[in-house]
Amino acid sequence: MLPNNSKSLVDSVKEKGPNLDIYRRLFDSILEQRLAPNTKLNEQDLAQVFGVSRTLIRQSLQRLAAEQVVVMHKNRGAYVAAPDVVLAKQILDARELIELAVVDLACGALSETAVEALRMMVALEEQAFEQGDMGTALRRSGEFHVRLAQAAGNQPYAHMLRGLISQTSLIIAMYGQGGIQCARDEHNDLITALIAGDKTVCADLMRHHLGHLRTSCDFNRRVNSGSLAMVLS
Amino acid sequence: MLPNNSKSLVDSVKEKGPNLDIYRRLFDSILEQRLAPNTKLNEQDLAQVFGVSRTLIRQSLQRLAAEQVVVMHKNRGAYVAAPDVVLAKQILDARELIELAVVDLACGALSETAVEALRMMVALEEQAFEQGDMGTALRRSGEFHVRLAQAAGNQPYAHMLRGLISQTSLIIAMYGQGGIQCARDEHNDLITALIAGDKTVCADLMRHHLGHLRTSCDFNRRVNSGSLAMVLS
DNA sequence: TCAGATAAAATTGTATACAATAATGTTTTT
DNA sequence: AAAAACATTATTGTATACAATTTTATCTGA
Repeated sequence: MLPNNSKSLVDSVKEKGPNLDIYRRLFDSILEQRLAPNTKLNEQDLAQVFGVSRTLIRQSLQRLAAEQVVVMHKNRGAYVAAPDVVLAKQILDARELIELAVVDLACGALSETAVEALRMMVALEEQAFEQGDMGTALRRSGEFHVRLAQAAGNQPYAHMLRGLISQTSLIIAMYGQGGIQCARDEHNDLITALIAGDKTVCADLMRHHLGHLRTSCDFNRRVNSGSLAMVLS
Repeated sequence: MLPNNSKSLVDSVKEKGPNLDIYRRLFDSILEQRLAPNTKLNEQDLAQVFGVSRTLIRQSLQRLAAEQVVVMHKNRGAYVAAPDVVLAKQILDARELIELAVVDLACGALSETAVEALRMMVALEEQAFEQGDMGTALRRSGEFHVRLAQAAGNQPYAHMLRGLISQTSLIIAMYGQGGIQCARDEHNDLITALIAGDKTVCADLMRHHLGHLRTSCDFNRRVNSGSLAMVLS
């Protein structure tokens, strides 16, 4: 079964219905790396898997394309995006820019409930990790960052970061080599530092944290696609 | 007639066909403030205006919604977005963050052809202004910023900035009071400074430029919608 | 056997039809 | 006359049908 995330990070939280589910399940599947970069997303197959018509599938794919998680080629269909090396580095740069701005906002300014929620998020992430569910762990790691941006109180930051983090998952899928999770618990350290309120410390922590991402990537490697109905069954 | 922009700033330059036109014409109409915030975008009416079925209209509206230029309410249709005061300020903050990063990248690093293209863009902007076509002038002003980001060589920056600038148009439509264009030629000054290559000067210029935006807004005011077929005829 | 051409199948693109929901107008009731 | 209930209309949501394009398979000729 596909993940059914509680209160996901979709922007328009209030709207849409059965449609949103399809989008979210596809989105999560990509973030959990169960749909590898370059995987073709056949509309009819997906329609059958989800038990709806192509209409709704198409809507979801187009939305994913707008978020650059999927690429659509005219008359040739949709594929999971596969950022090249140049773009990958740009994405990581952009992510650092936003994340540092988020940290700057959040430093010494997190509410009690926000801290609570963030700690919970970290707990969920570690739980998935301990259960060996690396895909879910990775997705939740990303969710932590987005939730932090939301807690920082700037909606555009959160929105942009969400997109960048999605693409980071693709980057990890393409160029990563596993050594990422060794740096976990950095999230908890970051929360602690944010509460303490020293901006320099917070910024350094975040920079260091994102540094792990870069160093864990080998930008020569490359990976290809998997099946589809198998993954989504 | 609706604007038919040469080589517009749509992300996926290569793909799609007649469909993209509809999206772009709607997008430009909003950016040119011929479709005011909160204007309802009736699907059937638009289909008739553009001479296509609702299918294509819907695709465009959904894409615009993904870019937060339009808001869709379930079973109640699409409306031109109308950012509230809190969001407006967040958007301007985010825009400053990105634009300063862009300037930092572009400072002393613009190619000959890039400078050429930017100067051309400014010329087009002023031309529209002198012809009294404020809508087009405003849109091209935004295009200048996006093209600068593209020239700076970071695709995510350009992408994010494009979204923020779209929303800036909405902010101006809602809270602006005209005194913006007095600050034109700042674009040319900025290009000159970027060529000169002093980062501090460039950053100050950009901050000053964006400062005009804030000061030209009265965040108490508010505006409402207009018709539709009239605007698009 | 291989290259090219041609035909068949599969896939995407768009329009239309129908269902579900919301908005509007009319009637009824007090 | 005002408010509530109902019927009507309009609008959006989803599925289906058909057209256009691409991909794959088959056939042909050297």
